[in-house]
Amino acid sequence: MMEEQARIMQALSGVTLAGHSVQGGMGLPPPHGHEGTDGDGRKQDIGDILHQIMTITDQSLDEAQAKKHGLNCHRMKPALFSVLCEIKEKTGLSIRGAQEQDPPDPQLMRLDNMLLAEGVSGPEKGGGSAAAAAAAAAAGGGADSSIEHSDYRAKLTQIRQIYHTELEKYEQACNEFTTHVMNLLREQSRTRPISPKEIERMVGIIHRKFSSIQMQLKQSTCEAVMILRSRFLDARRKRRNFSKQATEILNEYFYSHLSNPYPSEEAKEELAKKCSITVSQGVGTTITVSQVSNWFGNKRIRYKKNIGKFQEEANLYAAKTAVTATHAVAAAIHNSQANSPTTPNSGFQMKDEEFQLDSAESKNSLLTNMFTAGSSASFSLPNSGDMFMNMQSLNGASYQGAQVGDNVQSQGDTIRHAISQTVGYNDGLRHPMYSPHSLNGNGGWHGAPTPSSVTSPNEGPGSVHSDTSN
DNA sequence: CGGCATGATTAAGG
DNA sequence: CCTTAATCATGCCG
Repeated sequence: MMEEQARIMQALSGVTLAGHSVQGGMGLPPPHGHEGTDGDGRKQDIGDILHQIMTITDQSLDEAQAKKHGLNCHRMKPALFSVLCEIKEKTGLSIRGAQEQDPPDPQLMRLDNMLLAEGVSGPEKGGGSAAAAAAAAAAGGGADSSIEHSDYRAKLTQIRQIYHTELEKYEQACNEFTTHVMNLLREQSRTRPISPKEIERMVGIIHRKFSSIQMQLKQSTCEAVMILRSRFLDARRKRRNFSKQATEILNEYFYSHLSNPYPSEEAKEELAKKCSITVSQGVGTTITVSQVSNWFGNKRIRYKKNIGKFQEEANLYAAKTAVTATHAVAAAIHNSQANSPTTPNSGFQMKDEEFQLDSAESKNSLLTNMFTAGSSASFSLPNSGDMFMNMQSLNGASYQGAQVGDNVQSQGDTIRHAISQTVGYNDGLRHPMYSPHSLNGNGGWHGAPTPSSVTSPNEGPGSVHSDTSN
């Protein structure tokens, strides 16, 4: 602005102030009646006026005020004013021409695109609160992915809200400031050479300024989104162990459903609920259904991979469930088993097998490997004839019992329930042989759920009861 | 710090 | 969608 003025002055003085001597600028120059004949006089006149204008700032306020009034009343003022406007416009145009084009700014576009992609600057979904409510509703609806991401979404909504309010604020401020400046300029245009184009230009400058501020806003919003996102991903990737109680519950379920450790959706939900409830005293990690699924997936594969390693655990949990589930019935069955002739003492036998475990474990893992690798029919017999027989005699029953238990367990505490539980317990203790047996030829559990197919070979003559009692 | 345990993720298959 | 199997990345413990 100052430069511009100086330039104008320079131009004016260059053109019209040729050879003007400086005289003490005091007092109002006479309003000059002799505008008449000679052009030299007119030039002199204009030069005087200009000189007064230029020196007006050197004078005291009162003097300047007075002089200003005088100049305003000068009859040549309109003409001079228009000339000044014209010159200013020209210089202004030339200046503007150099800086006018305003490239779409790739960075801004990138930010816009990202905000759009992130759903921040997109169509406002009926207000942030509504979106949050929708997210919450979806979370409550049971879709676990929504549960996992509801937090993220809530935060994103928050960001979006802030972004929009800020954007609005900026817009409003921009408009206010623009009108303010325009009013000022309009007002000043009465005393200062200001053309409409100049006002327009000012408005443009203001808008550019504000849009740069907007870009900052967008940038920081983007940053916030990125931070939120990365933190969320980190949090997701970062593993936090479940609490002891949660794993206990999961293990309990797993080992009590060892023959078919595939919890249904409802079971998973229940487990998730139970775990997060139990966990409440510990870290506030809520365990979701998908986490339960993960857990079971991991557990199945890891159990299958190295059954020996999990025996202790299996015993522990199977025993626990058996004890907690049934008391008298379990004892009764135990006794009956102990007294039965064919299986003189199940307790002892189990111990035997437990001892065998060490020696049999290598065999066992071998067996498992063969199960997983080779065909099921060829190896099962040669590898461990006696073991397999034991397995058959014991497992045929226990297997089916477990199956029944799986089906019944969720509802009932009937006698069969109790039996299945105890049988499950036995299964747990009979680990080395039972487990691979319950796996199908490929080492998976998937063959197990169909009792008929599995039980037919060794269960032709025997029934559940006979096997259990024997 | 090394090694194992463990939750999460991914790819492939149904 | 589910599963399995492999893998990743971290947590934890000696």
